[in-house]
Amino acid sequence: MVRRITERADAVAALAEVFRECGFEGASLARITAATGLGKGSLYHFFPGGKDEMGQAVLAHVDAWFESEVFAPLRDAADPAGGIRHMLRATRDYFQSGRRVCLVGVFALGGERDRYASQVHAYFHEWNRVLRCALRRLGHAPGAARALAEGTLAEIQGALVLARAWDEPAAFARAMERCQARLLGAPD
Amino acid sequence: MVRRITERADAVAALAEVFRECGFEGASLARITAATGLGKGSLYHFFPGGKDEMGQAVLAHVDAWFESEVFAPLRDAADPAGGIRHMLRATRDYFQSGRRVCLVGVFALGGERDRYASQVHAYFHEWNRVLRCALRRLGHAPGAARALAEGTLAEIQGALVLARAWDEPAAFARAMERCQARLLGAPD
DNA sequence: GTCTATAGAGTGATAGAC
DNA sequence: GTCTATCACTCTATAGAC
Repeated sequence: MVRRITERADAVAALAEVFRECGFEGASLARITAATGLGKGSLYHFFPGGKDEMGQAVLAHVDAWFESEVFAPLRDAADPAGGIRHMLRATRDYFQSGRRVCLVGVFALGGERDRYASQVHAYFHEWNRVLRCALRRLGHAPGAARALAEGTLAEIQGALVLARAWDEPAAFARAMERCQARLLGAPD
Repeated sequence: MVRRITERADAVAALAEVFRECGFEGASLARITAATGLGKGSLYHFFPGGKDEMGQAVLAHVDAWFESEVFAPLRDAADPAGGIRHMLRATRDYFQSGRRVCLVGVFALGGERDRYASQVHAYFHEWNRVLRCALRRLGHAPGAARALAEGTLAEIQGALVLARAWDEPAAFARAMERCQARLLGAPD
């Protein structure tokens, strides 16, 4: 018997792309079964809580990735500049240079916001916090570090909107370059 | 016969809030009838094309508002700084200081993007273009004007995501202050 | 009578839960 | 696969203005 997806973890990765593309309401079970190759039976075996639990799992999956690839390097007290460079590189790769959208951002804007309010809040809160602390360690004053961190998060999220609206991934790439220049000094 | 909503234009304003809050897929006819007070008969009388036409009308409504309140002032060749100040004020008011989300941004991120691709594209394109030209007139070099305009649009859209994610409208207000400082010179 | 505006029962299709 | 709820949408009936 050939099973395309044998583990819940494999299903989560496929689910994430569906939720990302369609949003929570747009991710119908028909689309989900098509994208995962899983029947409704398998789906409800892995996620007894239904779509709600699928959304939770997908958010947890995204959060875990950012925790290890973005937040943890930023917490490295010894090398704040290295952590920021790591963040910029990981973020650019994760969003595939603007071809991919932020699932947490989609959930934040959509009607599903209330359902996942605490996870959505925590994701952006932690990113903002660890980036701000890294900037403090780099020598920025508290107010400047706060403004830089928040502005960077906003520019990344907004650039994903623009890249999507224009169907122009390069708009995201340009935003990432602006962020790098602001955070680590412009090479201009 | 008492008519609560007598004009299509009145319906569009109410519709816009539903689409804004729920997205296109989440805006069910049940929610729409509840929010507008209109029966399906009236709705399909005003919008024979159904939800698709409702979405078109709502986008056109938003676009018309920005055209007259934001884009037109930015095109004023005589006073670019005044146009930018006007834009910042109108934008802050429109998004109710972060309590309201950008409908075009929601449509850009959602699965409904393809359906309204050209309107969504045109909205951000025109905003970017007129802001860039105003910055040129203010004396910025072409590359700087382009980066400033695009960065401002991204920060506004991203700040709306953050304000929503944190349920903290002040995050949007702070972003608007950062934009003002970058566009018109920091008062610090 | 015609025309516009309205309400809402009823349509088949499809949703998510199990 | 089977269930019921809900989806977008159609249609008939009816109201008043002309």
